[in-house]
Amino acid sequence: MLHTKSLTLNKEFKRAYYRGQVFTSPVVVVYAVKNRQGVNRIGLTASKKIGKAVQRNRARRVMKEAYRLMEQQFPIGWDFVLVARTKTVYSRTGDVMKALDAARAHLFSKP
RNA sequence: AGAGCGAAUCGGACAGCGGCGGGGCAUCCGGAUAACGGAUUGCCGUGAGGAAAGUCCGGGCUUCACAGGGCGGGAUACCUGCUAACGGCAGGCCGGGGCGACCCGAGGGAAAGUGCAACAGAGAGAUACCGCCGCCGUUUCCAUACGGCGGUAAGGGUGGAAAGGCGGGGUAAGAGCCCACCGGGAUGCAGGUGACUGCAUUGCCAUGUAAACCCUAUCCGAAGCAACACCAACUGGGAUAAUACGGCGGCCCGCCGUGUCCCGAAAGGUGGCUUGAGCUGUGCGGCAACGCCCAGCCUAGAAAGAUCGUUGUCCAAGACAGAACCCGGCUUACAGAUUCCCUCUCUUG
RNA sequence: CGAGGUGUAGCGCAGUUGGUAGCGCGCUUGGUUUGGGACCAAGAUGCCGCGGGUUCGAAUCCUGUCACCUCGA
Repeated sequence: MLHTKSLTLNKEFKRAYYRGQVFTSPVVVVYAVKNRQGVNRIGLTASKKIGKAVQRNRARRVMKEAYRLMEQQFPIGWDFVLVARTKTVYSRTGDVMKALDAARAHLFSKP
């Protein structure tokens, strides 16, 4: 990806959960918080609740591909955490892209 | 043709565009135009399973422990073989099921000992309730009835199980008391590596439970790749010591610091990490599991963790499901497709 | 990767040398009260997580499997 790293540390996830803005949709939940590193970082979460390994991998891939295709539309300098829900497993990438688009509009169009 | 039995294989296919992990080559950057390290890019090639799953067994590998042995604990349990090993597999034995192909079975020891067998029933390893029979007494012509003493285990009823089963002889009534057949035990002979089988003789015998304790035989040191090895920051400890240097000090001892060496050591780095009891094919040995020879092949190796998105075509419309040190099994889940061997029934020749 | 535990009535839990499955709360009915609560009496409620086995007989023993929970590295 062009200007995106992975989010790895547990405390960085927690920072997104506590300090970040939230957007919820049926297929994905988006947490967003500013970092000061000049790049974007993305964390993907698929808990054991949504299924076993096949379902969890599927949910991660769909979220990752949707973000990759829309990367240029997001501003730089943010951490994003995408949380998979049960419907993510049975969704197509286009559905998740629509949800991300709605999240971008909700989070960044406001002054 | 229909109905079945067993074994094996496969587990959507193809194409375009975009994207991801590892490797190779080139390119670029750093470095000494090196070794090596890194990544803005391009090309080539490669990239999940038959169960990758559950983690139920076994082994490799690594570290720790260990003279040798015992106790304790655990596992296994018909026989012979295969294997690195196994609780696995193959072939056989025995028992059970099916007309059959074939399938199923934790299948050592209850005569070493202990425990348990509720309720019911007279009685559960011992008995005599009802009953049957004999003798004596009373009643009486007899039969019968009642009482007492004894014999008996055929019949009744209870139970999962009642002292081998069934038939005949025998008897007062009965009883392996005797006999034939069947079952089981012991002994001998024959066959087989063996489990075991066949035959003969003897002879009628101690129910079940060991997935109750237990006995017998065999096997087992422990932990796990977050193992472990190497490099190593910060900080800490120790040694060198009858001193290599400096400081405190008049000097020695001593103390402190530096140097050298060692130890410990991170949320760090590298290795372990995939060439292996490997895969494919021919041949040979073996009923088979499997083994041997030769030839060819290289087939994921990540570290938040790679196989996807999208478009199109085809069909039978795609199930269960995602490697994390590696193998051999077991168990469990699974839409469907294909091939082969064999069995039964019917029809035709 | 490794270790352990739990599953029984609507809810919380007992019940293991194998022999008719129980307690508390809740529920239903009746009594008591002018009525309600409390109290008293009676009653209902279970494939003992699921499949298979051992046994005459299994919640209990063995085995397979499912779900949930906890712990260690």
